[in-house]
Amino acid sequence: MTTRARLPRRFFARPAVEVAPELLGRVLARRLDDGNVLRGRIVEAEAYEPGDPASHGFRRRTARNDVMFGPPGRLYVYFTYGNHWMANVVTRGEGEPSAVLLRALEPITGSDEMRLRRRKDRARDLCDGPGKLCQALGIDADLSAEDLVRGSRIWIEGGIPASPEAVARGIRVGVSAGADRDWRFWIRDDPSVSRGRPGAPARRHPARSSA
DNA sequence: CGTTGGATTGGCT
DNA sequence: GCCAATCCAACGC
Repeated sequence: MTTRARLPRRFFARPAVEVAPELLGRVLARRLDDGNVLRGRIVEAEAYEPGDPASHGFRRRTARNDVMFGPPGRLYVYFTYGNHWMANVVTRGEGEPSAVLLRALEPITGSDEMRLRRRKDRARDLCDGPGKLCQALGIDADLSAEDLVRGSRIWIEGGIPASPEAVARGIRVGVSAGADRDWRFWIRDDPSVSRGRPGAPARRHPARSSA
């Protein structure tokens, strides 16, 4: 029995390392312009904190990273590698650049629409990566700074929080600076978790850090 | 102003 | 497993 009530502002107004694991099991919901609502269960997320050399907020505040410095509970979307959009949830408070990167979802509703956008058939191929989930849900710069608490185009529902025993953690994917921090969280053995990259823990048996 | 490399993906070996 | 694609932000000169 999942709850569709949205997560409140106070949920996001905390350190990203606290918010990230607690986002697992929650539901990212996206209402398209045609009214169709797409939903996915969050199964993987990474924290980026103030003073974190891997974070976009590590340097000065710029037009690109501005949303990270703003109030919590908003969506921060950026473009990278020439092709991909990344969706983040802003945490902490004003002037404290921090966010949680949404890395993978398990499609719940609207998977047919996701298949069209992704041009893939298998459910596990729709949202098993940060760029993929943005393509599947139609997330781009137009949604950056959108308020997840009050906005009508994208929000996060309570869902069913993952039990602490089901949560695994390890180093973040694709970062060089700050690679020592175990700030990537995912639901153990979930088939929708991204397969990671070279140098990152393998999907099924990551460095078994904690649980 | 030129260079470097990235919070990635998908296709090929 | 390896690597090209693709472009923009950051940084050096």
